[in-house]
Amino acid sequence: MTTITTRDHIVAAANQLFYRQGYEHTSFADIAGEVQISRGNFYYHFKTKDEILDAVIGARMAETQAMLDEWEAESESPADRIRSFIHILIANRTDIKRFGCPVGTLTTELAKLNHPSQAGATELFSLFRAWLSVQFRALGCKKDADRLAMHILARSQGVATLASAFGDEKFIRREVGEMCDWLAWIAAAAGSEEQEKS
Amino acid sequence: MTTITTRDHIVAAANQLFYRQGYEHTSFADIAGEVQISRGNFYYHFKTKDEILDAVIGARMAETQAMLDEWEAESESPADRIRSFIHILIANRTDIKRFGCPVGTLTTELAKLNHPSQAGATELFSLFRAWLSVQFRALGCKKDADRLAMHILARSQGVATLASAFGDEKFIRREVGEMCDWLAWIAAAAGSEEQEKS
DNA sequence: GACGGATTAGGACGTATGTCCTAATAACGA
DNA sequence: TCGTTATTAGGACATACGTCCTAATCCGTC
Repeated sequence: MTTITTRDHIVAAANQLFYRQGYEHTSFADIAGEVQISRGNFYYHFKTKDEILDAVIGARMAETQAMLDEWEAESESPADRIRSFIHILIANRTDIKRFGCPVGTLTTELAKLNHPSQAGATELFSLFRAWLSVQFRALGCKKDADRLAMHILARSQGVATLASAFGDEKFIRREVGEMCDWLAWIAAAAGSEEQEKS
Repeated sequence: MTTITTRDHIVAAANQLFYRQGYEHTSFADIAGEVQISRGNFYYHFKTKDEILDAVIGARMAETQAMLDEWEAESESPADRIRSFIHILIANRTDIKRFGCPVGTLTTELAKLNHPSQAGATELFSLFRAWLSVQFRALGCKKDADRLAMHILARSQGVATLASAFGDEKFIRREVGEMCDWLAWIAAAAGSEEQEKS
C-alpha cells in the first residue's frame, strides 16, 4: 500500500501551479495555500524553491514514462503508438488551450531564467524524443527515425503554442488530423521501401 | 530627422530584456541599468510596468509590420514571400536557439500571468497570420489560405521551441528545408488547380 | 538673462517573497 | 509510559521590487 505523503501533495500542487502560472510566478505561499499547510511545514520538506522544481520535474519524468509504457502496452503497431502521442493534443485540449504544453512552456521559462534545471526540463523532451525514435524505427524508418521524432515533436509544440494564443480548439483537431495523415504517408512509404528490399 | 528619445531607449532595452529574460523576470532596475538612467527618470516616462509592456508590444507591432512590408516589396511572388517568412528561423537562429521565438514566448508567458496585455501579444501573431493568409490566397489557395497560414505559423513555433530546448542549429536548417519543400508542393498543387479551372 | 516646462536623479515606502529559526505536536519504538 | 524522532505551525528576517515623491538640472523662449 502506498500512502500519499505531505511531500507528495506538495509536489502535486506545485506541478499544477507551475504549469498554470509558471515557475517564477508561483510562490511558496501559493503552494502552501493549495495544500493547506503552513510555510514552515513546507520548509521542512523542501529547503529551496529549486528543490521543489527538481521534484516536480522528477514527478513529470515518472508520469511521462508511465504514459509511454502504457501506450507501448496498449498497442502492438508503432503507427498506433505514435498516433497515441499525437492525440494527447486532443485529450489535453482544455488545458493546452489555456496553458500550452507543460513541457514546452517549462523549458522556455527556465531558458529565460537561465535556471540550473534547464537540462532536467529538456530531459522531458528527450523522453518523448527517444520513445518516438524507437517507434519510427520499428515502423521501418531506420535512418530517419530521430529526424521524424523531432519533426512530430516540433509540430505538436507549435500546435500547442498557437492553440493557446488563439484559444482555438478546431485548429487543434485540424492539425492533429494532418499529423495523422502525414504519419500514414510516412508509414506507407516505409512499408513500400521494406518491400523493395525483399 | 527623427531623434532617438530616452523613451525610445527604454522601450528598446525593455524589448531586448523581455525577450531574453522574460517580462516578469525583468525588473525596472534591469532596464534602467541597461539604459543607464535612474529609476526616477524611468518613472517619468512610464508609470507602471504594464505601460512599458504595452509600449514594447506596440514597437514590435511596428517592427513586424515594417518587415512584412519589406518582404512584400522585395519579391513579387507570393511563394518567395512565404519563404522569407520561413527563413527568419535561420536569420535569427542564434537568438532563437537561446531565447526561442519572441512572439511565442511572450504570449505563453502572458497567458500564465493572466496578464491584461495577452490580447496585444496575440495581435503580433495575428499580423503574421493575416499576412501569410494574403500570400497563400495570392498563391491560389483561396479557401485554405488561413488554414495554411496557421499551419506554417505553428510549425515555425514548434521549430523555435525545440531548437531552444536542444540548442540544435542543424535541426532548424533541416526543418526550414522541409517547410520549403512543403510550400513548393502546396504551390504546385494550387497551380495545377488553377489550370484545371481555365 | 530670467522664467517655465521638460527631463533627470535619488531616495522613501509598502508589499511580497524566499529563507530560516524555534517551539509545539504527533508518531512510534523500547 | 517514557523518550526520541518526525512532522507541523507560526513567525522573524533580509532582500528585491513596483510605485511614488521631491528636489535638482537642462533647455528653449521671451
